[in-house]
Amino acid sequence: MRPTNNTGIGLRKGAWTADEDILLKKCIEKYGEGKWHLVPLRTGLNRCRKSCRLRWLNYLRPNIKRGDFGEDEVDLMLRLHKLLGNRWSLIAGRIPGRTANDVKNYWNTHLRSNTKHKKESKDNESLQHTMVTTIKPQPHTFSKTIKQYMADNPRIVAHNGSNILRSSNDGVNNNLNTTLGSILSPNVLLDDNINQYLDDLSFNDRENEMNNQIGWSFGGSVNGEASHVVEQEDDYNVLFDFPVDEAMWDLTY
DNA sequence: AAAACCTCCAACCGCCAAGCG
DNA sequence: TCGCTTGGCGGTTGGAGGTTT
Repeated sequence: MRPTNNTGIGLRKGAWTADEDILLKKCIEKYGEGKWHLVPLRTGLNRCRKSCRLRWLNYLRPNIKRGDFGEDEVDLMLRLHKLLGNRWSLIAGRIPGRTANDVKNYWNTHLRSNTKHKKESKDNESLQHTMVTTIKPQPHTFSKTIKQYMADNPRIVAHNGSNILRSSNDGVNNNLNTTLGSILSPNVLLDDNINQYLDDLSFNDRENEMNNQIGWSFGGSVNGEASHVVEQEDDYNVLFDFPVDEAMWDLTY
């Protein structure tokens, strides 16, 4: 693990000791989660708030499942990843006992190369399968201008900018800026437009429909974030009502 | 036996959004 | 409105331990 050392500001880094774990655990049990900036003060730990929070969430929290992932967990992870992309916290939220870090690590060490190879091989085939594409739950970063543009030209925007539906991180916004650059001047790519566009869409019925199809619900929010997913079937997006001819993944694996 | 290489995963880093004064 | 603080996230790092040569 990382070397245990003191930084210039005197905060301890690196692997946690058993004593530190005990202090942190007692603190959380006494005061509850949250107020992470107070944890170092309450425990006397010479750790930053982030380090305390991460240690609790990834290791000390009750009901965390250790050890290898079961077949069912891997299966679920693969399906969720196809729907959500690298939204590890959302994926972990659907796999009881597993943390986002666990899921991310497992994916990076066990599954990423496999799926990459499969995707590459699939790319060489004529795909006839059900496809899926995802929307990252970050609609609130969209610009007003682009939102209006999409509202006025939903099919054009969606088709040409299909990458926006499966982007990662801040991807919706970033990919819009990238993929729509050829059809929109840069100065109109303001976040709030797409926001309003998405706000105007009715997700609920589509979500329920999809939830029924996959057997569990994406509805509402996870950690306060809206988590909208779009089912793609037969080259047609059932939510946005436009064809998506690329930027999709095979639902099977 | 030991050096080189590989894999795993805990922990750190940087960024972002929300909340607040 | 602005700047600061805090919580939270995904990407990346690098040490420990295992495996291969």
